[in-house]
Amino acid sequence: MEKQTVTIYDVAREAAVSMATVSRVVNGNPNVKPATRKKVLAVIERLDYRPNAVARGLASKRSTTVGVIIPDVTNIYFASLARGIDDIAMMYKYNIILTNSDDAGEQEVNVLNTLMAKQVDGVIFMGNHIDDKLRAEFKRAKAPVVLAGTVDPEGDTPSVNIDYAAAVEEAVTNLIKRGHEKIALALGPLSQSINAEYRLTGYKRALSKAKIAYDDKLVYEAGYSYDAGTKLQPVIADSGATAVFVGDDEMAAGIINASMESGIDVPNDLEVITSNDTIVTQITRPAITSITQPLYDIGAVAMRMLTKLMNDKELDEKTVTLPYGIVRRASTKDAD
Amino acid sequence: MEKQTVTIYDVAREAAVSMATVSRVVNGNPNVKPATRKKVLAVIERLDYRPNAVARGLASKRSTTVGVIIPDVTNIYFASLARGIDDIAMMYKYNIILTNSDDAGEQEVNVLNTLMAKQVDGVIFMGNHIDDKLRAEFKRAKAPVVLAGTVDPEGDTPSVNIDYAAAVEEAVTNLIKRGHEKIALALGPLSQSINAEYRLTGYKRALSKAKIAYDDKLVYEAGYSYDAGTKLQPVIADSGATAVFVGDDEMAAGIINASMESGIDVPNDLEVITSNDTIVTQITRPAITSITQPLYDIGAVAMRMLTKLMNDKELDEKTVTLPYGIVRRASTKDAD
DNA sequence: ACAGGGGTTGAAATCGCTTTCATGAAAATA
DNA sequence: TATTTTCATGAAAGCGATTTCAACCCCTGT
Repeated sequence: MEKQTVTIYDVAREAAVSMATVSRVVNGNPNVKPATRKKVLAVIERLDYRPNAVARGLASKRSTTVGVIIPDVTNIYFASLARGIDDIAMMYKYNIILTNSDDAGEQEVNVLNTLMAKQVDGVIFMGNHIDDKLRAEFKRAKAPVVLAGTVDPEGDTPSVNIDYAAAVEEAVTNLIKRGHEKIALALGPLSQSINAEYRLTGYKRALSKAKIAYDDKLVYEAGYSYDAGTKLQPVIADSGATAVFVGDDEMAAGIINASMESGIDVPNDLEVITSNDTIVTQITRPAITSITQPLYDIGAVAMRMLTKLMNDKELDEKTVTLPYGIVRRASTKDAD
Repeated sequence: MEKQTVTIYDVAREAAVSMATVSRVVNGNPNVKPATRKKVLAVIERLDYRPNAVARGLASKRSTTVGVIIPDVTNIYFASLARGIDDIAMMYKYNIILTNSDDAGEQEVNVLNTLMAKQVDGVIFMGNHIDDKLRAEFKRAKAPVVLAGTVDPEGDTPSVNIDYAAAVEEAVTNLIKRGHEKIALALGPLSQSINAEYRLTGYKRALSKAKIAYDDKLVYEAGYSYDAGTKLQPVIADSGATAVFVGDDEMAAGIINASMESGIDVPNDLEVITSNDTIVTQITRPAITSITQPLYDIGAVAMRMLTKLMNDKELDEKTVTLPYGIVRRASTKDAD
């Protein structure tokens, strides 16, 4: 009982016109007499004809599909970007092929290649780091690539981000103004440029402007997870730091919970600021002061840029920087 | 500078064989003399040939792509299922076209149709409710559909779930054993069968076994969100309930935080049990006692079933029920 | 030495649609 | 009315693979 598929040819026959004409009405080509258009439409309706997107893709060399590479869908930060991407994509009639990369370089080039094989018209890449190999693949790809929430220090690839360094600098400066001198920095792997070349830079800038000596003993590399935070907490406690800037919300939640449970009061004994303003920051007690990022918009803008690129239009700016903010919650003391 | 694409024909010419032969080596067909295979492989390597998946899809009528319909990627519950789906899909060399449906019926049939147009080999559907229209579309679709973490009371469509009614019954029974008589039930819309026909049923069963009268004043319909929880909390407080079973983790978090802040201690004044055991349950203070579900596995098993269906194999069981558990955390008092 | 086979290969049809190009009809111009 | 444009339409050539079928080659068995 294999279902019979009705093709453009069936429609043409039934409507007594050529396939070309059917194709025209399906694609909204204006060069069709209203009468014939109506006739064809009627047949399409009657036969319940649905154009085969694969055949269409082969003939037109456009798949109206874009690839999206994400480290892990279950990561709220990236998932939020993905939601923005999908909404805009849908608005432009594109579909999304979503693949998890686990942030692993090898996997990333793999999925990029299978995406290209599927003839995606473009790809949006999210990740924590871009190495030379990946960069080379981007160049080599025949479809445009846009980075969302992902930095490339080389600036080769169009991207949408906030100014991470400035945001961290501002957050840390706030801490300094409130009298902190030993401020810890809890990040993901320093092998990733987002950490090593942006957040760390902002941190150092804040310190140097306040004439506080930089001490790399206060910089911690951990994973982007709740457990990583709980494990890191005692180490931070030992350091004697009175405040900490954290690169990931779940990690920050781990640090806060572990602190509170070991008798270290947040914010009185330890102030905490985190980076992504995901829902996690509102759920913890105390709730977490955070840099705010327009997550959805980062995805949305990236997708908009990609549609331009896919239609061979010029980009107004290759590197888009969206505004950030800082929202004060209970994990820091009042500034005034 | 449009990049030149190398086709199977180019490879055939360079290797001095027919396209058929190239196709065979690419697809691992054994009927190729080792010497020719090697020769072809060398040319493929030299030309950096990548088969065009779209052309392949048209010719073979298989796209090695499956559609995934999800209410919202940013919902951790569904995102966790999606991760399981993608991992298994990747294992079987399938790609995922992911589309958000916002749980809206109309949108759901829309995306289902565009997925079918894209010739996906199958689809995995996630949602909170399946109405007749959707069910009809599933039947009509020429590709198999599997439900993940999604119930269809009609049981027409293959699905993977836990026994929601039993889980709720057990959770509520625990509450009753600890002496509670006024137990609130905070769910999503009762128009959704997961709530009206499963969770509510389990709740009623627990009550009736304990000979406690059912009071529909204790059943609340809200949204699946943190804010919905904070808004619902005062209402629950007014009801005089001493315990509550919640259908969504973020909602539970909202209820807990709002309770604590209004002086209602969890678990001493109000015990809380939630449903999905997402990371949220570990982040709140107190952490939330929850039904545990093998989220990743629900997705993974669904995808495995789908691969069988896509290869015209029989399913061992059409309705798979995975085991659940209950993990005790601080939002409930010790049972013993 | 010759028929029968199995293992390798290639020719060609096909998948369902887009798109160029040519053509006939209708409308505009002279 | 004759001629030029414009408009609608159809024929047919791809797009880049898979797949059927027939042909061929070389090895066995007798």
